[in-house]
Amino acid sequence: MSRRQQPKPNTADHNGVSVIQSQAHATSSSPSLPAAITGLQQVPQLIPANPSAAGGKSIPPSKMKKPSVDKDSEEYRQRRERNNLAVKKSRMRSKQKAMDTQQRVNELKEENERLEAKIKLLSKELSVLKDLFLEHAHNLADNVQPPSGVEGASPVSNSNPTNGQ
Amino acid sequence: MSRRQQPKPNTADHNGVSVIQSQAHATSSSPSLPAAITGLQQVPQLIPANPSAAGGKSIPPSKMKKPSVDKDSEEYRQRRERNNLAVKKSRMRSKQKAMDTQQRVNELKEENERLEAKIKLLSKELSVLKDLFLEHAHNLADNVQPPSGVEGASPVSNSNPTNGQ
DNA sequence: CTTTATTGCGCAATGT
DNA sequence: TACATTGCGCAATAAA
Repeated sequence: MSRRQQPKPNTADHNGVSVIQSQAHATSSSPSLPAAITGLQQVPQLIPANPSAAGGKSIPPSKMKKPSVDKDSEEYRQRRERNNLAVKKSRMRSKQKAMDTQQRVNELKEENERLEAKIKLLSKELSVLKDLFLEHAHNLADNVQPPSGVEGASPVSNSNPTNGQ
Repeated sequence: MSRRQQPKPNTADHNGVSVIQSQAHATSSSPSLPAAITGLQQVPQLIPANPSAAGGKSIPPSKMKKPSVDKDSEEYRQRRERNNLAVKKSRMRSKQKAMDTQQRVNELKEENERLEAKIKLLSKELSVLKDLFLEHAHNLADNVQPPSGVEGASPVSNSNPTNGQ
């Protein structure tokens, strides 16, 4: 059933073995290396749990499900390295995607502004034309037939910016 | 007698000490736990580097800046835990932000479509009105005052049939 | 100087 | 089986 747990903020690992971090880059891709990435080598050897040190009951010495992972294995290291590579790649893509999305937002925002400006312009034109129409209609109504006297009938005299949408 | 170290792509670590992974969540925040996150405990003990074995030049035995990090230290664990928490938080935010950005893209796209539709509508209205104008102008020209002969006077001065951005 | 936030990295489980 | 993703912890460093 359950595994054993820690009486206190213990440090348990995935399976049952402490994982030892290590490093070694095949492809160095660190834009901002810390300061001294030195290639120390230490090797990760599993450290058998020490049941008599941590504060609590550690696991029974006889119950390690998968000691089968040989960290020493040639193949293991190879797989790890490949995976590390894949991980880097994946993360790079992820970041790139995020940036692209942000970029897209900016582009769309810009386009939106352009469209809004265009709408504003069209609206204005439309309102002007409509006014002209109204004006003309009034002229027709008022003096259907301009008496042969004054011919200075100016059809254009806007004065009513009735704007609507 | 040598414990660690492989002849090949070695796994060096940050400073000079192998880091032992461990785990233990104070705040359980795993939406999708693997399958059996068990809390085993192994205590990470530093594995002193072995300067006389690696297939290269390890660091001079007398130049270890900070071997002083006691993984056993209570304070150490505390700091680690806090940092782990901070990391989770930070990553969560990051993801959230990414999702928000994506959402923003969708919204902007939608709005863009709306705006384009509106532009299309306005353009159509405008063109209709202009046509009416032209027609009326023709009527005037045909019936109103035929001075003497045919005149191709066009009272309508278009302002913007073609649009540009 | 101390604490938190970010970031790059490796490991392992899991997904495809 | 290989590669891709994802959650996680560690450590270096940036930012408070």
